[in-house]
Amino acid sequence: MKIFIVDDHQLFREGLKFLLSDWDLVESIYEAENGDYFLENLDLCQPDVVLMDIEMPGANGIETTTACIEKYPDIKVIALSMYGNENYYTGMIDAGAKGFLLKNSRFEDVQRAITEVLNGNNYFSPEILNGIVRNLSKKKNSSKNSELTSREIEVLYNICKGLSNQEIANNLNLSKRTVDKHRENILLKTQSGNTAQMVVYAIKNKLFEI
Amino acid sequence: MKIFIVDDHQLFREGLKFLLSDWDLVESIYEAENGDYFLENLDLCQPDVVLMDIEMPGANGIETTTACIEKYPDIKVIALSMYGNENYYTGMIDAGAKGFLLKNSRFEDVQRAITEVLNGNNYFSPEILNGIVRNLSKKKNSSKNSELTSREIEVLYNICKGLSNQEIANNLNLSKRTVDKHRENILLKTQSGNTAQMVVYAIKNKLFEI
DNA sequence: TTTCAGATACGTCTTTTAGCGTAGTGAGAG
DNA sequence: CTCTCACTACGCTAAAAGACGTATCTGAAA
Repeated sequence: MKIFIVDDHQLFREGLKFLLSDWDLVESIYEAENGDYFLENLDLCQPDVVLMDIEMPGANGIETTTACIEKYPDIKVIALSMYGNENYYTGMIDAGAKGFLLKNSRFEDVQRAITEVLNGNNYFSPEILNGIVRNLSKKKNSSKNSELTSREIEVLYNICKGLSNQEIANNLNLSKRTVDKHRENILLKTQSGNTAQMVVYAIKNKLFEI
Repeated sequence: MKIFIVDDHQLFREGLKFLLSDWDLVESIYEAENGDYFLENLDLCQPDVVLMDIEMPGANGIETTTACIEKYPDIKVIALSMYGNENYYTGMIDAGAKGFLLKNSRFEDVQRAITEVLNGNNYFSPEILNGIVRNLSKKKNSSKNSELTSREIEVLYNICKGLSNQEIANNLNLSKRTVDKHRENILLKTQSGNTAQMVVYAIKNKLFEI
């Protein structure tokens, strides 16, 4: 298996190279100190796995990964970063990275990450994974639509679709005045000051699917 | 460490119990064949980790986990399911589960999951993790906000917060008329007919976080 | 049976938004 | 040095929404 290390810290590259060279799975190791050098040598090296730093002078890890995956979708990119902030990991995942390791990981974790991505799986440091999961669950929390009547939910749904009160009235065979009243009650019950907040409420409470 | 197994398959419980009993980390093992029995015995047993099936007669795994975490937020619930569909894992994550194992996992993975959740981390079977990641990246794809200028994005964000044009003008030190114009341009560019559709657009394109 | 809540409907008034103009300024591109 | 584009700003008018009211009908609960 051919590995490419992209990182602007000479010492870090050397240490990692030493550790990897001792692993029998590894055939050859290439390195580059930034994304541009990496992309220049990509055609030549054809690596299986890339260990990619994110913060680098020149093309950063996210841009570099995007370019790499666009050309060779099968290359497994694993992000290697000092920090695990949300923008980093979502950026790298969107760019097509299959794993994300923090630099305080043990070498054992690096090996585990590499074997997982080679098997077509993903691997993330526990801290990153916790972040991803928090992100996933924080969206869905508050669901207490019990205060709205079914008619009001129906009206709210149509508001979210972008219909005017008149159109909703036509849809539901009501008079516009009635829809006005429903709308007013929805604003009251959802403690919204206007349409925008009402729509946000509806989406938050899963009364309208985006 | 005390473990509680909640699963409606007698044989599965027995096998798992046997494997766990051989692990020195485990002090005691409780079991229940559905969520209701589990919740009845929760106060008595005070488990550290719960291995929870999702499909069960009576209270299912998601409802049971919600009830459990509400009462004892520190209990680590690990979902154990035959299938890894999106509703299952998002449901369990929202309910407060810290891990998700497919039933074709090796016992080694169960041990790994238990040690991870006890350390405050999450653990997911590779298949689940891939699903979560796919989920994470698919949301961001529909993000072509390039058509909106940064000022317009700013205005849209404030609209979503429920501010009136006058309030936005005050916030951003603009005249109300200017905000009017921005709003009009946002409606045009996002092909929205009114505020509601504009807010939906903003949320869909991650210009506003719910 | 009475009571109550929800759905229905209407009136009036003010505020806000929408849609149509026009136009000056400053930064960056050609 | 122009040209373009984003941002700024203003006027006018119509439509929609918001905030008050009131009132009838129906079905479920007390």
